[in-house]
Amino acid sequence: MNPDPTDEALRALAEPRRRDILRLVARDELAAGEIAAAFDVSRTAISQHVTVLKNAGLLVERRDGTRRLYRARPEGLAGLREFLDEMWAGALDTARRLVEAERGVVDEPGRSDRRRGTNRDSSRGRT
Amino acid sequence: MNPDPTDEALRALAEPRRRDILRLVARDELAAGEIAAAFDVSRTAISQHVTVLKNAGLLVERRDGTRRLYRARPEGLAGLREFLDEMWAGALDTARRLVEAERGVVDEPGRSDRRRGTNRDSSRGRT
DNA sequence: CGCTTCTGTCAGCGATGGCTAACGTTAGTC
DNA sequence: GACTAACGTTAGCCATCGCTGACAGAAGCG
Repeated sequence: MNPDPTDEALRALAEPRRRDILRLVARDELAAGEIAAAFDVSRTAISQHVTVLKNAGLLVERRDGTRRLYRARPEGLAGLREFLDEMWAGALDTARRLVEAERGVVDEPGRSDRRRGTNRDSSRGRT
Repeated sequence: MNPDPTDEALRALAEPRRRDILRLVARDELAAGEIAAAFDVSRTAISQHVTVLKNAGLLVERRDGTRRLYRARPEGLAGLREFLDEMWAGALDTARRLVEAERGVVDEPGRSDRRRGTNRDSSRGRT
């Protein structure tokens, strides 16, 4: 349904309770009931959270009799890590570039149009 | 208001449009209007998104006349990276442990209580 | 087969979230 | 001071979300 795995993972992680569940299942393989017992909400709610996590690829299910055991699926976080690192690197680079530009030189446009007053020259341009 | 910075950052990033904004501002310092021009929604919507990102510490604002320039703030992602790495490591470790346990040996409990039927021994656990 | 255990699913409800339109505000221009 | 440009803010609308309660189904036991 959702063609973007990163989006789905991010949305799944946006919920505190789902993060808690994931943390639990990252240390041990647990049954649905055991997970639910760790919280003070209904098992229904937990089941739904687990479904979301499963659809996001952050969880794997393994059946054992009537029980369903869940454990975290680290590869599900791979896309996110990639996204974060990319963003991190880009922002750091840009920050550095801006500081350098600020620090004296005219500035290094990259693409030179649309320059209006991005840095230095904060006020009074009037003659 | 929200004492958990990771939670706030995660919730901010859960929205695709906010990620787009962040991507834009990670490459250049842009004014609110310039950001808004890149999308086909109202400037109001963008302004609200920017506010969320700012509150999450993922953005910094700099004023220049009537304009407000924004750029990504890489440190805002630090907590998330930490969270992800921690989760990643834990899940990987657990996965490895489970595989080893599966592969023959009784299993290496670590903490030994609450062992009921987590792996091998698929049925009959009742007293 | 009947009973119990463990669990997912569905319907409905209150809360949250993103969007638009109208308004308020600040800085610069004449 | 009047006007304009560039923004943020507020109120209200509709969709989504998380939660509960009731129900359904599969597996083991007598």
